[in-house]
Amino acid sequence: MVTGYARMKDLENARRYFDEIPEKNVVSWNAMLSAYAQNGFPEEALKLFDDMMNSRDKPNETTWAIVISACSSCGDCSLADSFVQKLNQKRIHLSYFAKTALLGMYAKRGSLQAARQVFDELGVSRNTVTWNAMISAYTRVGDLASARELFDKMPERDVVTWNSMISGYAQNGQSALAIDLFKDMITAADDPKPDEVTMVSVISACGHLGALDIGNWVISIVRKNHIKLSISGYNSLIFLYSKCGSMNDAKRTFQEMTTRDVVSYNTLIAGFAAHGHGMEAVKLLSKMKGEFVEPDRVTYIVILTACSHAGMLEEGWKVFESIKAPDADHYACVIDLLGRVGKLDEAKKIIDDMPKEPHAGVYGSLLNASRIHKRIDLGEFAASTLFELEPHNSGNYILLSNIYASAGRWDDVVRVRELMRKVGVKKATGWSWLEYKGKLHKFIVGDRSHERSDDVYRLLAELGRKMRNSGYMADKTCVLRDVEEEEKEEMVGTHSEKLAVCFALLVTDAEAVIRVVKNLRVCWDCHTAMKMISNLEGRKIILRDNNRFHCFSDGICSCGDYW
DNA sequence: CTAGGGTTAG
Repeated sequence: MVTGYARMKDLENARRYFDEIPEKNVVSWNAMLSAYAQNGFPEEALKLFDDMMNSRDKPNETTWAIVISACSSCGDCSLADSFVQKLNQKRIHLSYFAKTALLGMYAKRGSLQAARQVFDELGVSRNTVTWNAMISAYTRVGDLASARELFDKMPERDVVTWNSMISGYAQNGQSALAIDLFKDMITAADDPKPDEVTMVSVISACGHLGALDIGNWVISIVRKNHIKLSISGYNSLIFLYSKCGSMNDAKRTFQEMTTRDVVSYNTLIAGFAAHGHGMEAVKLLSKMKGEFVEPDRVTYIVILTACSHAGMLEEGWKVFESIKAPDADHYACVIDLLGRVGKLDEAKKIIDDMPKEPHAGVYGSLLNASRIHKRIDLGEFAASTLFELEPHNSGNYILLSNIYASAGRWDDVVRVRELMRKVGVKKATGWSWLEYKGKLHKFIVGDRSHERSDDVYRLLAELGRKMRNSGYMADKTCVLRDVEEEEKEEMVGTHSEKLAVCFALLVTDAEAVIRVVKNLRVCWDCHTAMKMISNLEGRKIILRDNNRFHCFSDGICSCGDYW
C-alpha cells in the first residue's frame, strides 16, 4: 500500500498507511524512505531515517542505497560521508546499488576521481545503471569526451544512457551535437525509443540554436510516438518558441497548460523580456501570484530585465523594492535598469550602499550603462574594478575602449588595446549560424567556404557603402588612424554576425523577419551595424546568441540599447 | 524495499 500510493505520488496516504503498520520491519521503512526520496522530498527521507535509527529496526543494503542517494539530492555530502565512514569501520559491505548511489554522490560533489574509483572497483557488478551514472558524472563537469568514450564502448544502452549523453551535450552548449545524437538514437534499429526526458533536452537544444524547423520536426516525433508531455515538456516548448521569435506560439502553449510551475512563468517572461514586451512580463508576474505560483529569484531577474529593456523604470523599481532578500544578481539587474535610462549616479550610489558584496555582474551593468551614456568617469571606475575581478573577460576591455572611442580619445583606445595584449586577452570570435529551410548555415570572419560567400561579401560591401553614406560608422573609421595594421581586422573587420545577416538578407528577400543565431556575445559594433541595417532596409531582424536575444526594428533593439 | 537521465536567468 505504501509503495502503491508513492507511485501515484500520493505521499499523504502512503504515510497514513505507513503510520498504521502495527509491526514495522525494515521493508516498511525502506518503502516509506523511497516514497519520499523518489518524489522529490529527500529531506523528509533523511528525517524519517533518523526515526528509523531510533527504532528497533536496523537498516539493510536497500536502506543505504536510498539514504546515500537522498543525501546527494539534498547536497548534504558530508552526511553521506559520515555514513560511509561508519559502515567502513563496522566493516559493513555496501551493495552495488548503494555503491552506484555513492558514485552519483561523488559526481554531484565534483569529486570525479572518487567517482571513477567506485566505477572501477565495481568491476563485474557494473551494469547499465553504473555506466549511466559515470557518464553523467563526466558530463556534469563538462568532460564530454570521456562521457562519449564510455557511451561508445559500454555493452548495452538503455533510454537513460541516451538521455544522459544527449542532455550532457545540451547542457554544455553543444546543441548541434545533442540533436545529431538524437538523430542517431531514432535511426538505430534496436536502440530504445525516446521518452519525454529525451524530448525535453532536444527541444531545448533546438531553442538554443533558434532552429525552429528542426524543432517542429522534433515536435512531430513527439506526436508520432504518442509521448505525453508533462510540465517540463511544455516548458521546453515555450522556450523553443520564445527563442525563435514565435511569441504567439509561446503564449498559446502556455495557455494550453492546465498546470504551470514557476519555470513555465519564468520562461515566458524571459521571452517577453527578449522581445522588449515589458508590460506583458509585468502582467504575468501578477497572474502567477493570482494562481499561487510563488516567484523565485529567476522570476525577479527576468522581470527586471524585461522592465529594463522596455525602459520601464518605475515598474521595475517597484518590483525590485518588493523582493524580500535581493541577491547580487538582482542588484545587477536594477543597476542595469537605472543605468539604461541615464540615472548613473543613482546607480553608483546603490552600489556603494549594497548590503552584500557586489560581484562582476553589478559592475558590468554600470560599465555598459556608462558606454551607452558616454560617462567616462564611471566607466573607468567600473572597468578598473572589473579588470581585477575578471582580468580575462575581453568584453570589459572592449566596452571601455568603445567609451573612449565615442569620445574621440584615441590615445586611450590604443592604451586599452595594449593593456589587452599585455594581459593576453583576445577579443572573442566565433561562428555565427542561422537556420534556413531546416539547414544550419555557418559563418566566420575570413572564411569563404560557404557556397554563397561571393554574394554575401558583395552585399556586405554594398551595405558598408550605404552605412558610410548615411554617416554611421564614423567612430570606427576614425579608430583606424592610430592602430597597427594587424589590429584593423580585429577592430573594424566584418563580424560573423554581419555575414550571417547578409546571407539572411539574400535568401529571405520576401520575409520581414530574419533569424540569426550566434554562439558568442553580440559585440557592440556588430550591434550598431544591425541597427543600421534594420533602419536602412526597413526590416525587422532577430539576432541572438545563446543567452541574449536582439530584435531590431527601425534601428531600435529590444535589448533596450537605444537611449 | 534499492542505484542512473530533463526545462528557465542578466
